[in-house]
Amino acid sequence: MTATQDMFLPIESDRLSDKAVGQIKALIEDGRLKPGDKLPAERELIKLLSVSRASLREALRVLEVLGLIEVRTGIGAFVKQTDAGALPAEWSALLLKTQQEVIDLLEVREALEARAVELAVKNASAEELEGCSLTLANMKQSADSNDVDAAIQSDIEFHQLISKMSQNKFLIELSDSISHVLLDARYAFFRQPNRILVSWQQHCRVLEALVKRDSHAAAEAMLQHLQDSKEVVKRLG
Amino acid sequence: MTATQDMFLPIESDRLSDKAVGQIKALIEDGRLKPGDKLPAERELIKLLSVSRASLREALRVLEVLGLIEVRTGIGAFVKQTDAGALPAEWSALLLKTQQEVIDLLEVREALEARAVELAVKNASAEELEGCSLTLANMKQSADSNDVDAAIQSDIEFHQLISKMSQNKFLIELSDSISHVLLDARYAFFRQPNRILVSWQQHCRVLEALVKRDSHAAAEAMLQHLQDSKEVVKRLG
DNA sequence: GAGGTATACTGGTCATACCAGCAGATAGGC
DNA sequence: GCCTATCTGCTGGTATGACCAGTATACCTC
Repeated sequence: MTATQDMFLPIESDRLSDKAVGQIKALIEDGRLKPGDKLPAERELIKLLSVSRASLREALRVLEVLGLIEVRTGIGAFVKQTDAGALPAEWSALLLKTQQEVIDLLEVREALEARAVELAVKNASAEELEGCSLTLANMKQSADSNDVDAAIQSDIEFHQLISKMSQNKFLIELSDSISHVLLDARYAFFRQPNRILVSWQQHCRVLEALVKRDSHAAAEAMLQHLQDSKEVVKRLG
Repeated sequence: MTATQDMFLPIESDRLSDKAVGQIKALIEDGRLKPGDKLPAERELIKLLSVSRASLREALRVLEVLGLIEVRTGIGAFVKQTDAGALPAEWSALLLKTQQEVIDLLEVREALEARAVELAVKNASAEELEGCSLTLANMKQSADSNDVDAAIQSDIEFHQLISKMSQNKFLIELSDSISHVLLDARYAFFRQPNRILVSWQQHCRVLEALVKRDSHAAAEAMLQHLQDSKEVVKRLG
């Protein structure tokens, strides 16, 4: 079968810092180090692991990027609450070079946000819907004054509010990450004539369905909005 | 508005290694350092950036984890092809502690794989469908012999093949990552009586729709399969 | 020309020293 | 006695210089 995946194991780079990462990571995954726990001081850890401080510090940087620990200068290193925010930092390193990549990402967004809005129908509170309404009012203003920056701001906010209402933290984080990565693409997008207004209208339809608690209509409206946007991006490329 | 998001900027941790990361990252994003390019040697870089080798090396570890560079001992550091695989490493650090987290993740998977199978209908080649068929044959065997490990293997492989057929690299990577994170949950799942067989049947329905090139039916079958699985997990918790 | 070796690289590791920020203890003033 | 201010010992952050272990190349020998 797939030899490349089953036969070979990841090369163990004999780097000591990597081994240190492995040990500490294992402790956290085993639960022997719980969120909030303070790791031993660097000068302690180097004795426990028998590595130099340089190697240990490289390991700590890695663990930090992985979102497993948080290092506060002068205080110490702490195991992070992995409840949230393990991934966003990573995606920020993501670069969209080809148009196909943008399209691919937009397709992922379609799937995620259509699902998010379905869940939002179930969980949205009156206040949250009010917040959406407010954001849309702002976006309408941006449309009237053709203020692209403000429009982008409102657009991001609207989608963010929706994903938050889904109350699914992975959905929230992924949507936020994608939104962040797509930031640049939005400029060209909203500079298209009437785009702000059209997007605003589409947002309104989503909100209407949301208010009516019609999950099918909401998902449909969101999907149409995102697919329409995708078509615009395709034409731009 | 949302003060927490608009007013505050991320704290700039005055760490020199972070600044070094920023500079090198910027060079890569600007395209002044292209994939495959060799970075200056560490002893060169420390002069260019006016930092110590320790700080620089911490920066290199970070860039490595971010998937931006690859460091080969004795040779040098190279800018990575960011085409693929910037994220999976990150998700490996993700831990599922509460049942709600598992459910949330399963819901994300529903959205992604339903979408993936729709795209797969368009892009699947005859050989790929043949591969799916083979994997399902293996799974049937596992069901008959009640071999949980083999069943998990086939299950993962089937879902992987589908996401690959979508030819959307983000979909592929996200699905793989989620699949990896859910590995532990699968054991309890497939140990349920008849579970392997039921999952196999559901897989078969997906494949049937795929062969008929009926994207709606395929998505529906996949969704039912995943939702059914989710219900089982809920009962387990 | 083919082969082997010497050498000048590369990253990987270490020990030591010093700086800056934080926290708790301690000493001072009231 | 209580509050404040300083002092001291922690913490992480940085720099330096040395050495090891691979890699690649140039050179030298046969």
